[in-house]
Amino acid sequence: MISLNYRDSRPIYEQIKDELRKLIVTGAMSADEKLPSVRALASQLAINPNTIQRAYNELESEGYIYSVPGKGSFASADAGTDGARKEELLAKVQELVKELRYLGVTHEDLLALLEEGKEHD
Amino acid sequence: MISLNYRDSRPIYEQIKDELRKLIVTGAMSADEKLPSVRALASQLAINPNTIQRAYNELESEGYIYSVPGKGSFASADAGTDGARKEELLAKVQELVKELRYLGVTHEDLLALLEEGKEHD
DNA sequence: TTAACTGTATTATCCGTATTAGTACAGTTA
DNA sequence: TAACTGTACTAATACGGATAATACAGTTAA
Repeated sequence: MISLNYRDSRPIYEQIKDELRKLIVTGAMSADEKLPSVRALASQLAINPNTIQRAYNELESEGYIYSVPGKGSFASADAGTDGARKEELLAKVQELVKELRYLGVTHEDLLALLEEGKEHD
Repeated sequence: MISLNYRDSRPIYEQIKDELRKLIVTGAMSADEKLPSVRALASQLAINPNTIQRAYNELESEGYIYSVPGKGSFASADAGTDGARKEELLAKVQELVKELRYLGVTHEDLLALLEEGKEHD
């Protein structure tokens, strides 16, 4: 379900946050679905429970999951609703596109890239 | 010329690398143009020369600049030619676009984003 | 030739933070 | 009751970013 890359310079809890956020936001994990317990995920990944707890804590304060003491942690129904992350991602895309253009990537190349992953809408 | 953001969690030498790479790749700095000396830039930014040296070292091994002992460091003529960075950036864009779609950003929104920064080609 | 510049290299140290470790407490559930 | 859940806290460790202080060799201009 989750995999870690120890060559990645980013902290483990950041990697976990990103992977879980992706699962939730993409619908791979449905609303109110139970996440692995802090201890279970920690033992599965062979890392310390505190590291998982930190990831869960931050995901909760960002609105992606909610935790119920004694019960577990669950995917939020309204995950990523506030639009803050959307703005963040859009800004990143603009930065990247800007540099790509200077690197010689044409407008058509970029359009093709978009069409590639279209599928529905 | 270069500015630092100490609130940014990324290391200073990474920020410097990014800014310089952008200047070179965008043509804001022309081929074989001399970069500030290690010591000059360090004193301008009020940081340690070793930090600048690290940024320069890595930029050189990535092909964006070349250094001549005793003379200085200069922008490479064929900066970013190998395409490795291009691939890296394209992959990032795809990742971001994928998540943006799940967040409800429409295909049209993304197209608009591209048109926005078009200008030439 | 001298003085001031350049890049490069080396070593030691400080400090923040990611991570681990260990423990404890309270609510939930079978 | 026993085994699970999230949560909280403190302490210790480890690693990497950044600084500090030098030193050396090549370049350049006075």
